[in-house]
Amino acid sequence: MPSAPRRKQKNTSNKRVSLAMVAAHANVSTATASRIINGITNKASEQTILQVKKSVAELGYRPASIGRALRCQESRMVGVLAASLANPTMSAIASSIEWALRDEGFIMSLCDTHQEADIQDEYLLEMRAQLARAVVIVGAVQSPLLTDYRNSDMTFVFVNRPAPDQESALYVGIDNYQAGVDVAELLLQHGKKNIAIIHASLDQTAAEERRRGLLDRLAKAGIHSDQIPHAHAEGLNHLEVGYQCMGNILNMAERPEVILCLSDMLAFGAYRRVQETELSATDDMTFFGFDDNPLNPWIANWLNSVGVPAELYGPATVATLKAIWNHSPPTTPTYLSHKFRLNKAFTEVK
Amino acid sequence: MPSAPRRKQKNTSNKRVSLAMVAAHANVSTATASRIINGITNKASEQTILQVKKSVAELGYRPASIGRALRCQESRMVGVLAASLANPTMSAIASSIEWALRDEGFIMSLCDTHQEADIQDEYLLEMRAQLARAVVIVGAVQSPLLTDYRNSDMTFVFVNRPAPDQESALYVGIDNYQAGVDVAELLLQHGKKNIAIIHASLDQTAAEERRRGLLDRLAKAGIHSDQIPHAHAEGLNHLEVGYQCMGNILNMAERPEVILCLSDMLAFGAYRRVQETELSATDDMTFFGFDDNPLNPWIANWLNSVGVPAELYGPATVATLKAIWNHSPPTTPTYLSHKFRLNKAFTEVK
DNA sequence: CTGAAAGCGCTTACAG
DNA sequence: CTGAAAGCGCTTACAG
Repeated sequence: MPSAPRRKQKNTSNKRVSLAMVAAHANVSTATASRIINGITNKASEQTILQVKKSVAELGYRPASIGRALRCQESRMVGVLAASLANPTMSAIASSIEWALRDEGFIMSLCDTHQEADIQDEYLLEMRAQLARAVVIVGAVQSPLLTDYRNSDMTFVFVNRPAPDQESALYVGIDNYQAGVDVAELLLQHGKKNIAIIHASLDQTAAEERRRGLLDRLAKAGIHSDQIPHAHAEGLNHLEVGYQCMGNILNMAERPEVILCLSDMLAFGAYRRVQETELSATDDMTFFGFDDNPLNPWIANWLNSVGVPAELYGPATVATLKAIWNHSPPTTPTYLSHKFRLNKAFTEVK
Repeated sequence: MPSAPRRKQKNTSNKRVSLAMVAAHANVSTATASRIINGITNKASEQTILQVKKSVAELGYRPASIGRALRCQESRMVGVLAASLANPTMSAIASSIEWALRDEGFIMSLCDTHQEADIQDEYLLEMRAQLARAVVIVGAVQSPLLTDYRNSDMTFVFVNRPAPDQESALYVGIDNYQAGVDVAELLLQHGKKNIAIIHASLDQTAAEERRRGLLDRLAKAGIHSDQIPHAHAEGLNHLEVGYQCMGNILNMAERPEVILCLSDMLAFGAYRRVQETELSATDDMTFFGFDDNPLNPWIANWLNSVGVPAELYGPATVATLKAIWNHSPPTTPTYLSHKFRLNKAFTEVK
């Protein structure tokens, strides 16, 4: 054996190494090999353990997760359905989740639902076919299967946008209502009362909550919702919706001081519109968004936003998953505490 | 049977439906059921086909991909390793690939290598353990396993950044050298000769190619590389590298007219630096980048860039994969033809 | 301490 | 036209 040592070639070759090969190489049964590889070492002799470990190393063996998954009826895969990977906030969240998942030995399968119910359902089916261990939905939309699966054995966690139809579903993200309140509070502190709101469709729970928070707080200060112009357009692409809405606002008789967008992407769209039609107007307006897009400090310094660093989502999401599997799911939503990112012009006013 | 029709409940219940159940329900063997479900209908009676299809519908059956994968030694999963999901260009490309893959019945497993060799290798191992059908690397870095797997049975496609160590590897993306040439050409046409280049580490093939193209073309016009100041910093985060580099440039005795960044992310970093230290300077400078970040037209209008719409990557990548599987791989790199996106200020000069 | 055997969900020669 | 059987890579009672 020690002769012609094939210089550490491991498994550069073509064929996959199976457990059976390792077992044969170590002169033990697959049962024994399996146990040792899985760390069940209390029922094996020192001797055998060494032999198996050596074989694993020499052959460059790595268990085919698929075999285990089939046998255990449970894969190490977690499906992550993101509403829109084109939104940097969401892709940053997805990346954070993947990171945290990987840490626990899971592998993420990421899909983009494009905010459409039937695509989301298609992926939900697929996740089931893949025996996904759990499904994390970053920005869920209402869909038939989402309702159907409510009571199935599938583990769900909703991130960044609460479940559209189910109060009790597990949620990880900011407290959208409170964030709305906080923004309103800040504006009031700064004496800004001339506010316009830009929003897309409100059937997404997050947006609606944000708006409720805003309006409730403003109402308490005597500013009622009919004094607050709303610009709204249909469409799934927030960039374009924001662009359209801003067109309407620029046409208004009295210009608002504050353009309050229910998402940063809406604000980006609005900003472009202003730049294209009336560059100077940018300076007279204060822009507010939600989500704190990670690119904001670099290229959208004009935007004030409220949100949470994307890196915090992954650990919180995985912690929630683990809690479920330990049968001690959180009883309340997991709120990540949001912070403001304010641009200089705005903070100076203070 | 027709009584108590359980109103279309399909598989809302807990248990997964297996092929065996469908077969039993249809009174046929699993072999027959399997054939019919897979569309091998030429060897089954009309009658049986109907029965099976009915059972499938009634039970809400969807094949567990894992069973098929194990049996066929090949899953429907394609691993996509992205260098940095925080970069909107890359996440948009990933999204496009996922879309195209899905169209062909594949499912994407997306990972973020954070540009690090050992993470990339970890994922490469994992993809093998998952029996991934292929691995698409969006922004590959040099790593030991990448070399090891070169001659294995694994299918590789390199997107957006050519394989670091292998000329002949399949590549889908822009022609980086030519893009460099084209940018230089454009600058010359506009009489801009006072240029500074910002770059991160050049061990990434794409950046180096871009730079070669630029310098070659400029040299032909009599501007030699020693007349072109280079700002460079180490680090994986292009935003921060760009920020640092711009600091150096702002300290230069003679200010360049054109800040030529080898990626848009670098340009974002540079822009922030200028904004922070000397706001007005932004107007005197022309910024150029590469990749055409999808957010540019919305919030980074000051940036000129060259690239390809992200949506084009997916179809091209999948076409390449299919060609490989048909044993007719493209013999040359698949170049997507890049276009300029120029801001108004720059085009007006023309 | 160790191994033979069953079985997870599927497909596919092979035999009838 | 259809089915019994083997087998993909693994794990896990069960028996020894």
